[in-house]
Amino acid sequence: MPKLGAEPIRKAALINAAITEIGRAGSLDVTVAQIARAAGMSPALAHHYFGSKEQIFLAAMRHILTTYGKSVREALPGSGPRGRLDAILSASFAPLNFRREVISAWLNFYALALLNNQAERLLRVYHCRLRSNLIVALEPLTGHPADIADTLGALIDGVYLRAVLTRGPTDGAAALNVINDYLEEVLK
Amino acid sequence: MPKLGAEPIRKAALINAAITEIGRAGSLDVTVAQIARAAGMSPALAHHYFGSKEQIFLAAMRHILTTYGKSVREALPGSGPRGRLDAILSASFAPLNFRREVISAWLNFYALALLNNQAERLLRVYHCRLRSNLIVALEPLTGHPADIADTLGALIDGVYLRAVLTRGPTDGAAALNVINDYLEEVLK
Amino acid sequence: MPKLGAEPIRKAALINAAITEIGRAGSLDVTVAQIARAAGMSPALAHHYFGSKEQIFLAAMRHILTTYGKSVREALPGSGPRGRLDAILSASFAPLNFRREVISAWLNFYALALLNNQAERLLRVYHCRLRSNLIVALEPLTGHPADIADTLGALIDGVYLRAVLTRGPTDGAAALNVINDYLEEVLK
Amino acid sequence: MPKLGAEPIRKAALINAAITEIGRAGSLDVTVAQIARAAGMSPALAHHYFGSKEQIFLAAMRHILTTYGKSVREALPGSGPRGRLDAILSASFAPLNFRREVISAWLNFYALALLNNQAERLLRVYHCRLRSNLIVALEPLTGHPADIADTLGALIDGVYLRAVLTRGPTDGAAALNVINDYLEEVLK
DNA sequence: AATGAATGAGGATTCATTCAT
DNA sequence: GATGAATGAATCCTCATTCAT
Repeated sequence: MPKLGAEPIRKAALINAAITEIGRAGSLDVTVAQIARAAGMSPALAHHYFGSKEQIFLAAMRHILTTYGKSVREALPGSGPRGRLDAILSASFAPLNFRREVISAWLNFYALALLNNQAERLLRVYHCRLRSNLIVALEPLTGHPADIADTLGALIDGVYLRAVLTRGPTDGAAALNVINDYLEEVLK
Repeated sequence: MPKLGAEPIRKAALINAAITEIGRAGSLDVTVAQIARAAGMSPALAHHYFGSKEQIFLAAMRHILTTYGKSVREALPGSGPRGRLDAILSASFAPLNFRREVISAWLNFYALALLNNQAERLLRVYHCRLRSNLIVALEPLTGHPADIADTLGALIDGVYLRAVLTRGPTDGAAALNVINDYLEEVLK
Repeated sequence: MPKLGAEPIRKAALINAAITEIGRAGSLDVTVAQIARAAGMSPALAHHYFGSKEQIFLAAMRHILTTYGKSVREALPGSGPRGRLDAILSASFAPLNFRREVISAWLNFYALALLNNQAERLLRVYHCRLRSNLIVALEPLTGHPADIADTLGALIDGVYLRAVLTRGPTDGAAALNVINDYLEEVLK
Repeated sequence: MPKLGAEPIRKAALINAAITEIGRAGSLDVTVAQIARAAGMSPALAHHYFGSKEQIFLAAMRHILTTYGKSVREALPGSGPRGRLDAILSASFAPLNFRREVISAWLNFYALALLNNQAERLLRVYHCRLRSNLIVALEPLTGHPADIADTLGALIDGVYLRAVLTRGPTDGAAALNVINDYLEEVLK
């Protein structure tokens, strides 16, 4: 039953399955067989499409970062002087991105970046983009946007990190409050 | 001639070796054989002392958190109104704790906490203690110490996280600056 | 527009590709996919034409032996009393047959003959034909043509074997010299 | 039941099993599990001792060549002017070395030498030693020992090759006759 | 005729763990 | 206390082969 054009569909299914399984397992110790089964296909096909487990992981990571990037871009520019900033923040804590399984995968990808050059590069690019976006968004609001952008970036990561360790459903609103409290203080 | 009191020495050697190897590898994918070899003994002996690989990891994690706790306690109460706060912070970013390999291990233990109940409990205890310490330290300085303690805790984690992804030697001083800039703003 | 008579062309392409790939790899550990790709078609089509990998190998072996047989027949009868003998020998060491990749494939087919009855039969037939040809060719030259044919056959194989293990381009002329030196001695 | 000093015993068992299995299979397509089972142990232990399948093969090849070398050395110098030569030849066709399974393994190692540098080196060393031995042995008997040594070496290989393709038990005596007939002619 | 899609079977290798000594 | 020996279970990956289109 070979449907034509199956490749992108299969790849997408594998990427989603990988994120789900990594999130569920809370670890990169997930077998290709697990991921493939969750995606409804044989491990051999997963290899056929991605070549290796590593490539599946990288594609999943890329997907998470890309999805996040899209969320931001769609929310920009917002309105008013804090429009850009609010757009970035609400995208960061939107339910789509701020799900437990996504954060869990994200944490594990951070760990992967210690090992894998491609993963490290992906993360670095994400950091740079976020920083640029934040600086542009902060320029109308403060005299030292770069410093605040750095702190804000770290704070966002820290809040993510803590969210995943809290039992129960992740609470994007509460997370966002922490961020906004900080911004209120620092932006006068 | 069996050495007396070999057990604690052996265990300590294994714990240190585990942290080093996890730090070096940037991952929990470290074999018991690796750890045991680094600690100068056979894998069988490592099992004899700890019972399982998991227990070695938990002991290592406990060691990191305990070491950090000791650093804080030794620095307390410090002097002056910000004495307690500065003590906690400088312990957090002291070279002993803020080494790449320790942070790398720490990041991986965060990931482990997603999986393992004991690891999660250890981390939760550490978070609670840090929070209490920070609240006590912040009380003389602000009207809402709990909120600031939460934000500060997240910020510290975020700064750790980013430190490990920066190439080159970890820079505790720079990390501390980010924290202090935040505190300056927020403590008026 | 389906090309007419595609089958023999496709089969020939596969056979050549098989010999090339086996020669290049120096082993029968060549995948059907490799061979098919080298022949410019899908692995599925290769199966369609040959039914199995084994049959591709056998066809390739048959092709090598047939090509060699043709070379001999074209050179026969030659001229003079040693005409037949020289014809056989020069065909055996002609560049077409005495290429590294062909010899490498040939060596691997020898190994295949240990396993596969059809391959063994092919090789046996080749041996018999060569022996008959040599005996006929030697009859005008010696009193015990059968013995010399046997020795000569083994010597030719041995020279092939050693040629493939010598680095650099195969040297048919040198190989032929070894054979001729032998014949000079033995034919007085 | 860990017997001390098991390593050399296990390694020897694996080497013998490898030769037997390769001989029986007529191919290097033998699994580590097969070899290990034949040697009475688990595949994991085979890997423990040799590190990889390739190393098992190389050790087996080394063993075959070493065994042959020992046979020769033990037979040298023989007696009389043809003593050295006869010693080498009778070692070459002695039942110990001229068994079907050994020859079959030997043929496959020839093929392996096309692929693997270490295997190629082993074979080259064997060729050189055989050549030296033959030259020394031929010096008292002929004016151009080097040429005869080369031809003789190729002839021996060719005879081996043909022996393995003949059904039924290998016949060392017949093989030796072919060689001796050649020598009679060439040594006047 | 031709192929993309798909998989079952298998194989090398790794490793935590056990056990006899 | 300490270790060499040993393995079962797992995991990634490969590949010949099949099949619907």
